[in-house]
Amino acid sequence: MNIGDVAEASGLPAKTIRYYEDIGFVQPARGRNGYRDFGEKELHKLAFLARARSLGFSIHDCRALLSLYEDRGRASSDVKAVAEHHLRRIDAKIAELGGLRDTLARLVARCHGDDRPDCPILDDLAGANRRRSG
Amino acid sequence: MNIGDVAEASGLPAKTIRYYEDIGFVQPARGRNGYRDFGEKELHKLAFLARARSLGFSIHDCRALLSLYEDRGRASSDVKAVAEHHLRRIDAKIAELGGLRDTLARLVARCHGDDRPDCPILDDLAGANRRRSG
DNA sequence: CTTGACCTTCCAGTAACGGGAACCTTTACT
DNA sequence: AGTAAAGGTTCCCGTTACTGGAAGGTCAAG
Repeated sequence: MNIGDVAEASGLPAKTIRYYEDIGFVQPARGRNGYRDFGEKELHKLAFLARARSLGFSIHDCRALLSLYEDRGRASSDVKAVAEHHLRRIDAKIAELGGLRDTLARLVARCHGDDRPDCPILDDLAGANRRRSG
Repeated sequence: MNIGDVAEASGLPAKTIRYYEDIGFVQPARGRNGYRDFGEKELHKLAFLARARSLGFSIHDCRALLSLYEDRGRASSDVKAVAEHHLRRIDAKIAELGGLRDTLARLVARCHGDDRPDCPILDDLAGANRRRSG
């Protein structure tokens, strides 16, 4: 299979697949014309990566997951640990964004949003009052 | 004021302040020794930027906000538009992360996490069953 | 034999800095 | 005066995970 075929089959852009080869995720054979020649195994790996990335796992995590996946003697606890760590990071990010959203929503609600220049949003940014709780 | 002074006063690292100069946010004077010499106005700008960045506004947004801030004839609706756009992006991100978290939490819950190799997380990544709803 | 679609490599850019080298200036202390 | 620490300067690389684009080779069709 040429790169275009695996791109379509895996859902990854060809550029990304080349990048994944660069960083050692796949090692496709080469035809005598220089074209990459992917087999089912490589395609499977790429699909695995596509799914893992779509779940937000970092490339670093993917490396660990892929290696666990290919280790027939792995312990599922190792996989779970990676996933749980990722889950905690996501939760932390959600909490952080939630805080931002609340603050921002309060400021937006207080801004009348008309032609006049006075604006609680800018007042906050300029540090007009040091308690931000409004 | 030297860069260290404004760094402490604004809460921004000196590195960041130099970067902000590079991208045109501030233009401090220079002493004859080559050192940057910040005035109150520059410090105020940097504090404004620090606050805006802490609310998650991009550098791009900050540019718009700063220019609105310095425009005495601005309309608060313009400021509000920037903030609302940012708010929507945050909401979208929260929704996206929430979806990831749910999927991931389901997978983690189903993984027994012991010494055995079979693992629903890897099964999902490998595309074992095409309905992911488990 | 040409056109167009595909493939190749390589380089640059993204967001927003942070780390660190190599070097200069100021300040304080002996 | 000498010196050592603390601060300043510029410059360049590294980060994340790709994406865009240039320059050029290859393949299938008409």
